[in-house]
Amino acid sequence: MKSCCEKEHCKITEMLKNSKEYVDSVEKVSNMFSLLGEVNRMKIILALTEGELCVYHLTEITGGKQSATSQHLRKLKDNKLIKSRKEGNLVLYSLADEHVSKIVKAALEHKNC
Amino acid sequence: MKSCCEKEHCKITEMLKNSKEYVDSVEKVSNMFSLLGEVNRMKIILALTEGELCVYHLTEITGGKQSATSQHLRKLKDNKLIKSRKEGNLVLYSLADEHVSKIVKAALEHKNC
DNA sequence: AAACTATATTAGCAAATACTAATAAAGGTT
DNA sequence: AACCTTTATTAGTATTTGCTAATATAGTTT
Repeated sequence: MKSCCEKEHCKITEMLKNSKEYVDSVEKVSNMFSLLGEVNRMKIILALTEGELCVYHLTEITGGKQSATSQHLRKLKDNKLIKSRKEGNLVLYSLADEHVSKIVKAALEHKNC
Repeated sequence: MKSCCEKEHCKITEMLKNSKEYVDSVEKVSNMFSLLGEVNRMKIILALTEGELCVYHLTEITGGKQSATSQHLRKLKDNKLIKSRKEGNLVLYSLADEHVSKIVKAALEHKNC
């Protein structure tokens, strides 16, 4: 194969080739997107945008089974997108920080196509 | 089950329950995130941020096989994240619009954790 | 036309993913 | 203590996904 379209020294291309750090951060962001790439997890995040909620309510929101919700919550928590606290019987979930909700909301607002 | 944490009339929760339109747009955005949730596709999008590129170069960037790249490009194109034009032998890909690159770049810049 | 280059498509496979059903754990109530 | 409620975990399964290898298509060059 010859080289074809001559586009040398693109910043990002170079960084992808040479900077392990940059690739790492790309992988992290990509991983975050994959978490949001599941509708029910996306719904969970959106709901939590307005405050903390218990598993029961989050299950209502996704419309799935309780165990499915718990598994989604575990993934989101393992990846530090959400946090939880216990209140008696309940476990209340909330966003770990504003970071994610900003991205999701921005994407939603933009997406009028 | 009883109701537990009393959080009624959350805007987003209500919309998820009642607005088919809103759910549709959530699904669309979620679908877009799932596309970006694969590292090699994310790399492709990032590379295209700086201009159009042919499949050969995009394959170099992902570090995979040509057919894998083609399949990723197909998905991205089917979902209108990128577009393509032919130039002789080559197919040059570019971003469909600024929308996606803004989201990705914003996420990358934010993600210093 | 024959050979070559670039890209797309297909089939087949292995790994990842999301689900259900069942069960466990942990706290609250009687 | 026995029972109820809420949440978490586990095992099993079906689907989806991303890959490779092989082949097809399309344009270029000789």
